[in-house]
Amino acid sequence: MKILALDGNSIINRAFYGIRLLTTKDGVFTNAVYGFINILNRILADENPDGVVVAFDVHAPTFRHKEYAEYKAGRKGMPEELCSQMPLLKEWLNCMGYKIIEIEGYEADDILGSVAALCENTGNECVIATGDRDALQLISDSTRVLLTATKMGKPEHTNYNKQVLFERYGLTPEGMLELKALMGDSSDNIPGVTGVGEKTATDLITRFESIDNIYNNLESLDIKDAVKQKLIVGKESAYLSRWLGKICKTAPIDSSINAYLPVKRNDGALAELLTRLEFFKMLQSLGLTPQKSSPQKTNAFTVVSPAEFKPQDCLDILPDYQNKKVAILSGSSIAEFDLTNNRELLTALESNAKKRIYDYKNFKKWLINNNITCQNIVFDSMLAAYLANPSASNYQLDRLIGEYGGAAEVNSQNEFLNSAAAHSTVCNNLHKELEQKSQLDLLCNIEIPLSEVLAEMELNGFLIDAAGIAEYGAELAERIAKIEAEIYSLVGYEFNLNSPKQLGVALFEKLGLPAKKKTKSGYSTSADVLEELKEIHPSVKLLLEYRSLAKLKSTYCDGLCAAAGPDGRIHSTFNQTETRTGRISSLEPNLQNIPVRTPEGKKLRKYFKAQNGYILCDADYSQIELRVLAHISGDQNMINAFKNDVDIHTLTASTAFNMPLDMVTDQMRSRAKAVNFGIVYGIGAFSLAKDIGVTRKEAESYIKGYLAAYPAVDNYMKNIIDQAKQDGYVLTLFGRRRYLPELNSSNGMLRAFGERVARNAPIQGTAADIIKIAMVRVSRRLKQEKLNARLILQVHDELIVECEEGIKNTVCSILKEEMAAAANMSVSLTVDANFGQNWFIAKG
DNA sequence: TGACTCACG
DNA sequence: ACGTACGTGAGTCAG
Repeated sequence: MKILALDGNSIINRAFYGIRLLTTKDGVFTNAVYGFINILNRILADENPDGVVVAFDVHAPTFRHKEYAEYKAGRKGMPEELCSQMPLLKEWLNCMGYKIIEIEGYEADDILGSVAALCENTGNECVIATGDRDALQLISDSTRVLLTATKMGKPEHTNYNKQVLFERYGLTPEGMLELKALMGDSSDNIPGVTGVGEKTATDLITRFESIDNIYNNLESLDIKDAVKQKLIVGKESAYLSRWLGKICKTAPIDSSINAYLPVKRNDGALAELLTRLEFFKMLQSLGLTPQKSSPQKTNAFTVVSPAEFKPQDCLDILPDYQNKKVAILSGSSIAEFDLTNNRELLTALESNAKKRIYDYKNFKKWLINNNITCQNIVFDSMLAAYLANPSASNYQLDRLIGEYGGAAEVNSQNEFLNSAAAHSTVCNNLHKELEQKSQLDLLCNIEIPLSEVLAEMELNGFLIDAAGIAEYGAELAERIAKIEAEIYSLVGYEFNLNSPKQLGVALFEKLGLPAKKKTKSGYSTSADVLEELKEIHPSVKLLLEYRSLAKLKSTYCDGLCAAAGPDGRIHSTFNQTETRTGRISSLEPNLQNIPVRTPEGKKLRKYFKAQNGYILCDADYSQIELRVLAHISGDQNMINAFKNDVDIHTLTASTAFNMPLDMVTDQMRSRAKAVNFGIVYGIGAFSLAKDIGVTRKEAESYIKGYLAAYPAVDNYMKNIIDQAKQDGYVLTLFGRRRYLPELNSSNGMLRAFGERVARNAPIQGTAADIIKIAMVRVSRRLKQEKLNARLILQVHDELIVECEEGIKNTVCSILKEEMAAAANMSVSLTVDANFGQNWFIAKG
């Protein structure tokens, strides 16, 4: 038989440091468990052992393993993020039926050694899996060692037997221990012989096999005198080191091989655990259905029976566009319809009944395309799940059923109807959760109405002049070719300008320019690095120009032309459940990052236009984030600034730098502007200094001056962190949440990040809430007044309407009014609106 | 697929 | 001692 023996501590450590931190929505850390399972699965697939045993250190009092030692160098003890995952891993192992061994006074590798010895003595095979090279001494004719590592998030293991070991190290398994006796191991607190390092030790052991041989014949051996001296001084230490480093093979483990064969898997407990860990893919691949534990155990929100929350005359709709079906659940009955314009379906949809659905935006698009009205959508499970936790990896129905579906109710052969039934449970549970979180208002009055507006915007699209863009693209291509040739001649050879790697070689090796910043894989060639080298070599300036033009050509000219539909319009998709702050995002193509900051890039907007007889009206909020900050901090100075309608950056410069308003120079204003941005983002003196090119000290004094000028902002920034730590989340003005498990991290960087997010999310999120409200208001108003006008784009603080030319002034007024009225705060919202035949002009 | 770079608010 | 501002999406290279 073949027994697989794993060093649980070592492997979970590898997994923990190899995979970025993952948490469940409640902030439970799961990455190490996840990684461990992946590593084990990989080994099982390769080895197919009969038995599996996992050994753990009992208290892990000494840190023998490298990973621990590396960690220990930075701080004391195992990080909480990892520690908390140990019991979860053991729970999983138990569910799977694998044997766990922990013995007081023995470390994991002693147990591995003992298992290996047992296998050897009983004529069985042993495979040891660990991340610790020490285990290599255990290799024998019946024992192999898999050294595991996590590279790029993927588990890898090297399979060592005697032969491989010899090829790699030139040593026998026993030799590994002898080697360690001489060279020691700082991470294990094994001293070795002072002055003898890896090279000398390897040389000695390859030649003389063991420290016994060396010390017994020291006089006669061919060893340099200096080394001999060191060996003599370190003799005691060498023997002590060998004793310390020798892995024990006599731990009191079960002496019957059969004890290591797995027992039956406990599917119920496993499903419950994987659900709790939110490992839904794993759950699925095991063929298990998600399982909620008993309510009082882990869940903040109790699972309720469908009847409890379901409004009496409520229809639950689940469309399947691919198979052109739709399931409608009403009370206890469930029916499947063809997703075509048929009378039965129409009757249901057009009825007055309240309706709940998954992904209303897509359904709305189907409704519009089929000219069907469907009133009274009161719940959208996808949007509800997003509000409950905007940081989830996705909001696919399968996952929602896993998280909110409760115990599976399998009572039909039809998988689709099963999903539809489970979806009803999802709606019930999410409804309850949103009610507890006071987010139903947000769902019903902002997100659901918005999803209709977004559906219309997607269908409307934005007209482009594709021929014009293509022509511009061709012009760019010519200019790019010229610049490219110039760069090659300046550098001296041709290479791929788009490859940061090749470019790095050209600039920093061939031309010998000073490399200031490095990335993981080499030199950084980012614009801010190149900017500093511009004057040193003429090719750098050209390169920056090449970059900007190449970007314009490939991403925008080529990309947009390819994205236009047969109607000549670009139909972007607006994702309503993507950002963690509540903003919407735009994709395929992204219309929210069309160039505007440079004159060359801005030209592109001339090709975004209104159709014949129509015009574009563009309105944007002025300083919405700072106004939100003024409101939520309640800072009277900032509120007054906005009330008096002064230029906020100039005012900031004047108060923070203690200057009369009319003495503020352009440079001071631009620095104050950077500080204003910094404050919204969560500010750090270093980054501010880098951004505006002053010393860190100066940046610090700016921030200090700023916070003195706006004391309530200072106060808010301090309080919000405490609040977030206490609650585990932050809120926007309209009740949108963002959970911040990062704040509990023992990793200082991660914690600092969490703090910046805590400062920023309420501001950015509230601004996002406000423009969403504005979109709904504008859309309703345009319909109410029966205007030939339609929203076609939102860019975070900007709305674009395409309307009949004759009503442009009316539409601009409506935009201004409705956007300004979207929120009632202690400062007013001001809106600038302009119109024009194309976006370039309309932007003002 | 991840890393890098760069476009936007 | 170490790394460094919030939120996105797309094109490209290289493993």
